[in-house]
Amino acid sequence: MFMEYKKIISERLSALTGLSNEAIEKLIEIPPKPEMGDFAFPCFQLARTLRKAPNLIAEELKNNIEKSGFERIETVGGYLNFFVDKANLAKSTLEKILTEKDTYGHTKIGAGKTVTIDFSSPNIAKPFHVGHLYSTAVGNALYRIFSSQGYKCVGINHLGDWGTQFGKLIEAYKRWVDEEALEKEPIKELLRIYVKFHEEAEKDPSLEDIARMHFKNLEDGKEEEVKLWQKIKDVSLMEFNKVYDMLKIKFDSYAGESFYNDKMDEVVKMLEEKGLLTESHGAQVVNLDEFNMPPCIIKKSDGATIYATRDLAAAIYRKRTYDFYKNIYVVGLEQTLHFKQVFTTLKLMGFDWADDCVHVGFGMVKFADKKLSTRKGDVIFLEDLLNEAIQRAKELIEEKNAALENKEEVAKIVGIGAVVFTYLKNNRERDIVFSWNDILNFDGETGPYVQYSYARGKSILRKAEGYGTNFDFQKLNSPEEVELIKLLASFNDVILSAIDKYEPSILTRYIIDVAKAFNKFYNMHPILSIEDEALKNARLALVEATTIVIKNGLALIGIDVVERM
RNA sequence: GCGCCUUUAGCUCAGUUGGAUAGAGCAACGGCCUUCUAAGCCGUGUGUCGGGAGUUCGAAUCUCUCAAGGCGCACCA
Repeated sequence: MFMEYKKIISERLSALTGLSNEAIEKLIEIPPKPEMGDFAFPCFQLARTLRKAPNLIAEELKNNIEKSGFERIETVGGYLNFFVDKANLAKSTLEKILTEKDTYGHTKIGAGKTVTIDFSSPNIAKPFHVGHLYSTAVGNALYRIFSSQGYKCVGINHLGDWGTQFGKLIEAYKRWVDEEALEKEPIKELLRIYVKFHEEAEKDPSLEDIARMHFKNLEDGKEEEVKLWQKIKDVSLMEFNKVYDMLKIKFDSYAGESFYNDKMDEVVKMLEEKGLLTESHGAQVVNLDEFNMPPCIIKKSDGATIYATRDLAAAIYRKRTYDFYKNIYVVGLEQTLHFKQVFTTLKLMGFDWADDCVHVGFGMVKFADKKLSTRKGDVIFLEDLLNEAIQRAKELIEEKNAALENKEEVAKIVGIGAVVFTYLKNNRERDIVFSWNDILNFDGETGPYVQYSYARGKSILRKAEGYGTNFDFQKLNSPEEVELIKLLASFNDVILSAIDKYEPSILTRYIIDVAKAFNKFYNMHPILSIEDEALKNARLALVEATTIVIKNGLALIGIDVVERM
């Protein structure tokens, strides 16, 4: 909404300069400091074509431009600075927010379009560790962000539920499983027997052959293997769901690797028919030399398919089933080349929609002090991290607000919010250096900070017990109020920018900015105690609008708010 | 060896797509609770924007080059 001013300015300037709307819109910028104006147009580029000094051009434009909707227009050096009419902005922004409430920021620009989002995708029988939260949090945020603009989203959990390791697990299960332990801590027990299998296989290599046989039987659909595989999958999912429930994440599809087992023959056939398959070192591959990429392997030399084949089958299946507008893969950056190969192969197969496939990559979760390895079982389970954060939140509640009613519930929301917030705060392509200290610090630019700002706002509204409708928006003219209103007005612009870049952190940063601006306002301007009724009402409206934007914003990145904390 | 990514304050990171004096948080120090929640606010200090060259009115941002670190380069996903 705030950016609509940009359009107005460019239209008016276009009429005066003869430059196109788009050219001008690209030049318009937001000055580094609010006292310099709300928008600025640099005249340096015009200086060349008009053969006139920039400051003279700015002066001339200032004298001739239509000024309605703006408080004033000034020139500084070669800049033409625009000051929007603040009373107008306050009125239109706050009225819009208070009318639309929960749907403020939402639009329908994506109506009729489907977006498939492949995210989280853990491996069955393996721990769901702190690294998995990156894909999970980013994917879930994208799901919510796209949905808010009217896109129909399909969340796909592409489970790692197929492969030779299941042969090993099946044999290990038959020999050593402790059913009771499996009931209690499925993943830990599965991990234990999996490790045990490798130890025993060292002494008795014949175990490997038995495992291979089990997997062959599984592929052939033999009853015993399928049953055990299903059981292992079920107990794993139960454990994963504990975490998904904590994070309040739901998927529309759990079609994982096994789902595409019978859909790959067709892909191979299509590749053959198009003459794309060539033999290389005994394997069937698609040559990608002309794209400066290594070949995409379709069939291994032993005739078995591989993950690229599976991803091709999955993409084709998704296009047929959902007719997606965008097909998003939230997968680690280390797989960049793999997805390039897959997308290029799809293009070679004649699928133009290959251009709609997007790999949304993210960095790694690393450890500063010690090097952790999954092999040694030296991992941090996500569930443990979340519980640790909840515990920390609980301690803080006891310390700061022991009289709080629903402590457990609040601690859960704040603790989990803090963790998710940390994962979504920075550019997703950055690595996260995992540190207990940082992630359990609830001060500064954190989830709890934003939630706290919301709770403070709500507290004021509770104490006000409603407010009148005679507003004096004119008086919301302090720098703190104006700054806050401008931010609130640009909510939708920020969402669109996050969509454009598939980047939730843009939104997270924005929410921090709103909370910061609110706290500043809160500290400097009394609300409940002032005499002027019309100003009081306007400020209360501003407080309510702020709580709405924080709540809606956090909802888009998968974080809840609390009314008190 | 080749390709991709990263390098901004002591630490963790922003930087509106080439614009005005490069900004936040953490950590440190100082101030603000008989008034709307101090998980807050205010103040203090720090920069060869990895090095060098180029492009132009103007570069943290674009190009080239060098350096350091990370990831990836065919039968794992």
